[in-house]
Amino acid sequence: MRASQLFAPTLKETPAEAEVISHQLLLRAGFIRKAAAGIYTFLPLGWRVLKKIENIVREEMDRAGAQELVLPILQPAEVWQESGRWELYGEEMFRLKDRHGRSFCLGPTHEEIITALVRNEVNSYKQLPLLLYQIQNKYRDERRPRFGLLRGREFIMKDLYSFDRDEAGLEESYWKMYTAYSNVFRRCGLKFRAVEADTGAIGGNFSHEFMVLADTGEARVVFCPSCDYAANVEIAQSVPQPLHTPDEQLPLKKVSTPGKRTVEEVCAYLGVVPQRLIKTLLYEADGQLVAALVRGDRELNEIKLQNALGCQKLKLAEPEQIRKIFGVSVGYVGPVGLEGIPIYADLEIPYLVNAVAGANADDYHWVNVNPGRDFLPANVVDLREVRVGEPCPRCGHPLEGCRGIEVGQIFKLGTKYSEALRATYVDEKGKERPIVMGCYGIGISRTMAAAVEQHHDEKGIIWPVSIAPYQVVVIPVSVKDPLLREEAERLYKELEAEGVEAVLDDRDERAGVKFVEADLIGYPLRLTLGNRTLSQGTVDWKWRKNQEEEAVPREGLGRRVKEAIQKSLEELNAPGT
RNA sequence: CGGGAUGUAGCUCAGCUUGGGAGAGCACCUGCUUUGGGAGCAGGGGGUCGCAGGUUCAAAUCCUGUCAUCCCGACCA
Repeated sequence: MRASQLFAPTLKETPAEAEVISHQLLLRAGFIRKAAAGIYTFLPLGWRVLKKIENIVREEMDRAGAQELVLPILQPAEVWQESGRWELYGEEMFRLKDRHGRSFCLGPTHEEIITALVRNEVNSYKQLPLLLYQIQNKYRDERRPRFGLLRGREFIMKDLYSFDRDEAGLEESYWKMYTAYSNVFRRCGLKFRAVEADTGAIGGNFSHEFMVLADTGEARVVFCPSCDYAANVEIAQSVPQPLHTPDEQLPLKKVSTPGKRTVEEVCAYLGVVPQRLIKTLLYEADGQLVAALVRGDRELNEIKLQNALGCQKLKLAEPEQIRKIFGVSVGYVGPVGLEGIPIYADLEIPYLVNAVAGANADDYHWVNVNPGRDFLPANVVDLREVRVGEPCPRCGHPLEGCRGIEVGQIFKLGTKYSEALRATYVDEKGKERPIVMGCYGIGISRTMAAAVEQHHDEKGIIWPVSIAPYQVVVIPVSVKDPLLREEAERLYKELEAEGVEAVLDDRDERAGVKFVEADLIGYPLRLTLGNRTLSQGTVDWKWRKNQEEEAVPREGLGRRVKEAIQKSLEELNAPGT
């Protein structure tokens, strides 16, 4: 490609609307343009990157035995009504009607439509297992699209669905995908980590997320440097840490704590450490009130609570509501004598001796509260948010933390959708069984943005060679000089003949402009031809990711570049790097 | 959906407080010079000031409404 022909409009200044670095750089370097909030046009450079990522994904899915197909974006309401998600999905689904008034949606995901397909076409155990996938647009009417490509309303996704005879088959498909996903992100040149994850609204009971590690990531992850434990903090666990308080149980006593509502205020007033407090939070779970207890120095993890309750909607109860029902302000609620609602206590609560808790009366707390004696926590479950430094639940080594961008997630679905949509097969014994399913997604456009978040510097993008829009840029410092121009032209043709993806910057621009744009766009390798080097029979060779530039012989350069690109691609291809 | 902010040329923004000429830099076009890190000089084109009402002799500027965009939160495979 000649830079003079390339449609890659660059911007000198950062558009005001872009906050995150990937958004800024992709706009500035001419990879994308915004059409509406969360909706983007992919310009030629951006589209080339997407296709590179797609092809890596495609190769790895095919290698895992999957088959590519294309499902409709425009989907009839019926299948969604069958699964019950027409109602559940809510506002996030783009809905529309045809001229006859029939309801449709733009597919936010494709479990329904593919399950409906498979139930008609798969009848026998002989047809299983089956792995089917597609790469296409998804539509979700996000309440707040943001961060450029990282959270759009229209985005490109690879979604794969596995269909197995039984749990054992699903297990095999799941780990096949785990391996395939690891291969994909490694080959894309990304530092990533697979972490245990919440299954959320999609259902199912087992899941991993693939996180591209970046400080700007929204997701927080904890991992163990000693064993292989790694999890999203949404579900991460650690060993409960009992207090070393071998005190004898003292008699329960009500004390006045006027105006002291928060943990800090109560601790300061009573002269106790926050670890000795029982924090009581009242939640409304699908309309029903529940109490959740964690230690005063801990944070409650709402996802854990929601999973423990098995509810759809969970929110903190309103202070007015609490006052109406219990006649007490939020700061003075406590588990002792709290009648009529279920109590969920964190694993650390039963270890407490002579704790402090709200007395369910304004301006009073109980001291010497002893779980088991003074109240019965009916449900003791893991509720607290894990913190870095706590012991790994597997091996006890202190956990470390990092941030990540979720680029993929794999789920064991089980029979949730096959039962709802009656997708069954007949086994060897002639018995009808529900197909056991899994689903597996990769955000293709998000991966592109995540790559930029992870690989950039103050000058611009630094594409990993495997997903760069072009591998090499050839820069003649002046095209007015016929010798330079011809030599650059020759080198460009040589590279093309070797199958190297090259851009020749044949524009009549100053060298500085070409360098700055090359750095911004992020070509992995830059070859510069100037008068100095020309007379010496060399070319200046510089990797985008390195600082140093070196003069290399012009002779045989095409082949040398080919080999160097090949070598870096192979390094990414090799497992275990 | 709650809170905050912003809409003026392709991009970044000034002008608005205190109403009267639509501006700057970059980008674009022409010419000359320049050519190893976003050049210089000269000339030129380009904007219903988001949109709709209102106040006024007069509105980018004041008022009301509305739409869009961004940020925080809530939400979120």
